[in-house]
Amino acid sequence: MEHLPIFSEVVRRVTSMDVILGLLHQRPYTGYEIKHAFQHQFSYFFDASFGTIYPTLGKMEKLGYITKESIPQDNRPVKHLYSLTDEGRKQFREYLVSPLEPESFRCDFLVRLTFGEHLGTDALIRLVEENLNGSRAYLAELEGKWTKFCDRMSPSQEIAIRIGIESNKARVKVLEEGLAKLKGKGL
Amino acid sequence: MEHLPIFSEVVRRVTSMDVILGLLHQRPYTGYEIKHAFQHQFSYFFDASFGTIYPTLGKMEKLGYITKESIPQDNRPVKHLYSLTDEGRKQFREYLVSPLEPESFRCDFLVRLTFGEHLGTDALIRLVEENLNGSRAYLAELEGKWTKFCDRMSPSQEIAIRIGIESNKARVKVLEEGLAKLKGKGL
DNA sequence: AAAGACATGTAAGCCGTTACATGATTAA
DNA sequence: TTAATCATGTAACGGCTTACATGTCTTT
Repeated sequence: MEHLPIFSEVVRRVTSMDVILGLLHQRPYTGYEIKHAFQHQFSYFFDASFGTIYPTLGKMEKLGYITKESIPQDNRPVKHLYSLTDEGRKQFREYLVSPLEPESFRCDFLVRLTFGEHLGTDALIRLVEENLNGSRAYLAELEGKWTKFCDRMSPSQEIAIRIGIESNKARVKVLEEGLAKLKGKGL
Repeated sequence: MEHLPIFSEVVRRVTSMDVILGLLHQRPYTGYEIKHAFQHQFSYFFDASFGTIYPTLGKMEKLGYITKESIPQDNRPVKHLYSLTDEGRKQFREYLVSPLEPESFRCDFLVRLTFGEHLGTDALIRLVEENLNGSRAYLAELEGKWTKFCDRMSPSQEIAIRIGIESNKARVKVLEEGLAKLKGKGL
């Protein structure tokens, strides 16, 4: 079988457009600022490159979800500041109430662990160590963000960042224990 | 700036090919069986559809990474059983020692939480409840897999599944606490 | 009667990344 | 002098999903 959708409400992936629409609820943004927000506010669950952001903004303007204000600058390209329209707000609503996309995430590190037997103990230990360091740094970053912004976060944003922090703590713990075990075998 | 790679070792994403190559180290597989393995062994960090698997197998055969054995059947399409070649083994090695892809994962649920203020308390509570139920079910699934297969898992596979289990436990806890808080405000 | 396992494939289209293209200003 | 910040865009190409195309056999 495997067939016959016909009328099922189809699940779509979150796209850059959805997130940009959400972001523009705060205030108008330029493409450059959107990239900055992706990296500094959303990096733990979203990212997109300029190669996505600029064409997406163009598409959104054509669809009437946003309007563009062009601001000339000295020795710089014209700055384009985009604002949300009512159409855009409506579109975002539609995203928010659409069926939630099932979480299926692709993780290079977990793939390598799964096939880690073909890697040799030394390389495996190095892999886990590297990831442990990365996870610790990442955890510190999230905790920094938390202490810095927790007073300005909505209740649901608190949940979001605490999911990041707590699941990362758990990960660090597993990695530490696993590493000790791997090293114990080597002796 | 943002430019000039020139000679940096470029990071590539894990592809279905990498995972198929890893899987075929165990034994020969058909495309259909590979899909099954993706869903039942690897679902918590990888998935791919038939629309990816079959064309990928064709490409891999052309590249000499695998060989095909065709097995005729009654009232069924010819079954193609694929085996790893030395070239394929070599290619997989290259993946294993290539630079680890940085984790950037896109999570619909976290996006919705971040912009959850535009959703209204009731809808937000429903969203969190749904996700909590899903997370609990998923955790149970992982724990089932763990008790079932832990004696047959390599040390690194143990680490992989325990990362899944422990970070999911942490997530469930955050979700429970967050939900209680959201409901407390409603009263 | 329906659902699920078994079994393979193609075509259209979306969404995304990297690399290319261009350059001034300011701080370390 | 190197790197970072500011600022916008296009073109080539890759990988993946969904829908289409086509069934039989077995279990509930």
